[in-house]
Amino acid sequence: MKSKPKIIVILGQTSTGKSDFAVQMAKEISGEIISADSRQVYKGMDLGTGKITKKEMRCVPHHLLDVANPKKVFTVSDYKKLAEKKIKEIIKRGNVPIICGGTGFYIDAIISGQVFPEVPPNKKLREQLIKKSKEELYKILKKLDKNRAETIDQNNPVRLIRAIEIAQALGTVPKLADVGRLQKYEVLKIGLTLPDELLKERIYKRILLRIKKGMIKEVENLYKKGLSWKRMEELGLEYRYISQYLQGKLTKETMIDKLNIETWHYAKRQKTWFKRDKETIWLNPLNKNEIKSVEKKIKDFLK
RNA sequence: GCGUCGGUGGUAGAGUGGUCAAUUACAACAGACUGUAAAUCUGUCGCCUUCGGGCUACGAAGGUUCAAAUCCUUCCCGACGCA
Repeated sequence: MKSKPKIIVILGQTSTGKSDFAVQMAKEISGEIISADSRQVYKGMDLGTGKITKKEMRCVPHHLLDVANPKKVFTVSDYKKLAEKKIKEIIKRGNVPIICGGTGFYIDAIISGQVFPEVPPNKKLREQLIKKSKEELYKILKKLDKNRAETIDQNNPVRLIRAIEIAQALGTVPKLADVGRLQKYEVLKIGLTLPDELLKERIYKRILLRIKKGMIKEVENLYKKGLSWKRMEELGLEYRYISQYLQGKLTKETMIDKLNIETWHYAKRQKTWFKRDKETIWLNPLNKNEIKSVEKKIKDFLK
């Protein structure tokens, strides 16, 4: 029996220093980095997403950055396909794939072996459904797929719409718990974490720094290239609040405040997500001793 | 100094005699998550509780009333107007 390919995952909240750490590790173990970030996949979204620069990459290959057009919705399923292909290639080259990012859903899509139904987003259907109340949506879903209706969050229109989309295409889908999962990889998960107060401070400083570097201009450019305000809203955080500022809906000051708070909320959501996985090895990236011990664990894991 | 309006929970801001521990929003905290995931959604949110309830609260002190955040008096503070 051939053993499963080994991959390293580096995850953590925004602003914890994942990219740096990943590059450092990649150097040590001849790794290549696959970004797991739902916004860094888009071209032209750099400062706003905190995308790593060429210089910061220090010659370590990075993948799944700038692979999508921000005008189009890129989905987990797209991500999964691309990532799996990249993993294969990296292993073929004899290198170690390092998945690094803060989008927990994307990371899980790869490592948990979950299968997404072959039902692409149906724009027309969504446009119709979005007008309905959540009660109506729930009724429709219940008719189409009783199983899914049992477990779904009835208050969440986004989920309801997607579930209906799937149900309409495939009929009743087996309960998730009953679907076997095939885990293709052997995974070591390292989570970077910092104390709340420190993280808050770093988030704030980073916002100011990026504004200085031209983050507002970046959003303006995206708009000039045809990204609608509506799409910016969907993209969230910097794109959402800076575009509101550019439209004159917010003052610069309240934009910064809002962005700061919302980024913190985002970081908390990330924490909630990552906390569930008990296998993750947690690490304070500012602690040299901890880094050393994690480095050793990684090397042992790869043996 | 006189006059007017106002002082409500971490903040903004409703309530103007009982149904008020006090609408709502924000913040704070916790959580969900199977093709939008930086999105979307949920819960808690004065203190104590054996979860029945108990206690302290709407600037302060008195008063009216069976009952006051709500009415009256005085005081303190703020904004505006007149001097």
